[in-house]
Amino acid sequence: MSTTGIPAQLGRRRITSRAELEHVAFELFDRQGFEGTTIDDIAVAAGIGRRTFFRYFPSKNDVPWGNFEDELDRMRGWLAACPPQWPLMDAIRLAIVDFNKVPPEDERWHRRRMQLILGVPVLQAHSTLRYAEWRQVIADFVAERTGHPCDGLLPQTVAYAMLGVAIAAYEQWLQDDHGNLSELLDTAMRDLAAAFGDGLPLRVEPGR
Amino acid sequence: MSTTGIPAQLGRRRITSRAELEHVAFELFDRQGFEGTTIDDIAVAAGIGRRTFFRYFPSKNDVPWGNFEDELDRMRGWLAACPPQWPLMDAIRLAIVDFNKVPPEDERWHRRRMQLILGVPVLQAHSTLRYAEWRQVIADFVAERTGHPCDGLLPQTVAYAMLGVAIAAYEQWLQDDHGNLSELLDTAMRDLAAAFGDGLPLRVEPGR
DNA sequence: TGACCTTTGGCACTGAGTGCCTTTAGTGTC
DNA sequence: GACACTAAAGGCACTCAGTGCCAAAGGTCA
Repeated sequence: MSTTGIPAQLGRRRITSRAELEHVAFELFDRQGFEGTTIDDIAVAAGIGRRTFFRYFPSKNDVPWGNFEDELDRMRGWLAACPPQWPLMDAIRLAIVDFNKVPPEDERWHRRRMQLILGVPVLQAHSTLRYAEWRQVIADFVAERTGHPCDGLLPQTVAYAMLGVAIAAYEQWLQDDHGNLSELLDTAMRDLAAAFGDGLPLRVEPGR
Repeated sequence: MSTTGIPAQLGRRRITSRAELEHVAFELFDRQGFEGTTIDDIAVAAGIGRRTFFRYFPSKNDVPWGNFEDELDRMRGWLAACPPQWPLMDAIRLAIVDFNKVPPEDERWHRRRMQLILGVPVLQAHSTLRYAEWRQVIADFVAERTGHPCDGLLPQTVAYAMLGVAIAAYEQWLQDDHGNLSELLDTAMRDLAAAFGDGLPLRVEPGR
């Protein structure tokens, strides 16, 4: 019998959660590396069956992704709410910066997560599939603003390019323990615009 | 005994070639789909051992990639040879268009290849790893031209963005049996530049 | 013929992911 | 308390990709 107003869920209760499995798994990844950790390792460490693991995550590759869907909803909402008079690319730039804002207490965890996703080849590959949803959010926005179909060349091009910019900024962020992600994303977007704008406006430091 | 001036190679002769395996595999992919084709299928069809397959390709995912390395060398050469007074992004645009020029007789094969790479999720994912080399060619060029380090934010951002543009153009090309790849690549690059240039210069057709 | 070299491919193994089916831990009802 | 009902858990067996090891095959040259 349920004493709360919430209707009690039928059937056996879930024994663990994505978040808990994520923690257990990350612990192992830290010690043994991603490739060096088997699903069995994770299942044993979490005290569940191997088969059960796959009821929480479709694959080992999805573990580092947490609740990406929810984040996407946030970005979608942000773009929908942004004033229509803002220039298209400015809106996108601000959306991307906002989307990737992380509360300071979560920063360490976010770093760990992204270090895996962008550092481990298998995950790097797998990420392409997850990014598709992210790109579609941008593409839909561009489509709506420009009147192009959302699978048309322009919206897709902008979406793909913006994803690239974001990834490049993330990689820089991971290279430096004290880098500022928001700044990097903003700079990357502006640099690309500048590169298109007037030839080579940027000969800053000696390269190699 | 060798009658030609070419020194005969020592040891057992290779029994097949990447190109031949590629052909055999594509045949099967057409009939059974990529996922529906096992390495065993390919090996049997090619009359070789399963183990031998892996001496020609590091993985099933690499089969559709043909001789990508050689193509990359071509693009590298093109960029190295391009007049230094050309504006950076124009040079890159032309390099990308040139890199993706395919002789008419190879177009059908190239379509098949790209349909796999961009259409099958596993391959889509795997492609990320192959694209890394492509990106580096662009990044190195940008680095040299701008004086930034080649793993710096600007070169990497441009490289990632350009890759995105190219993929978006390819996807459009695959959607239409008679599309012109060079035109699409060129348009995609210019569209992105325009999007950065002046807000929304492009409200062309009704979207949805 | 025999020394030498390289490719081939068989065998056994690991590890991811899946389908099927039983068990377990909950619910509400009589 | 016994019962039907429900959903999660997880065991089992299987497929398939990929790898390490090693012996056999097919070439060269002296």
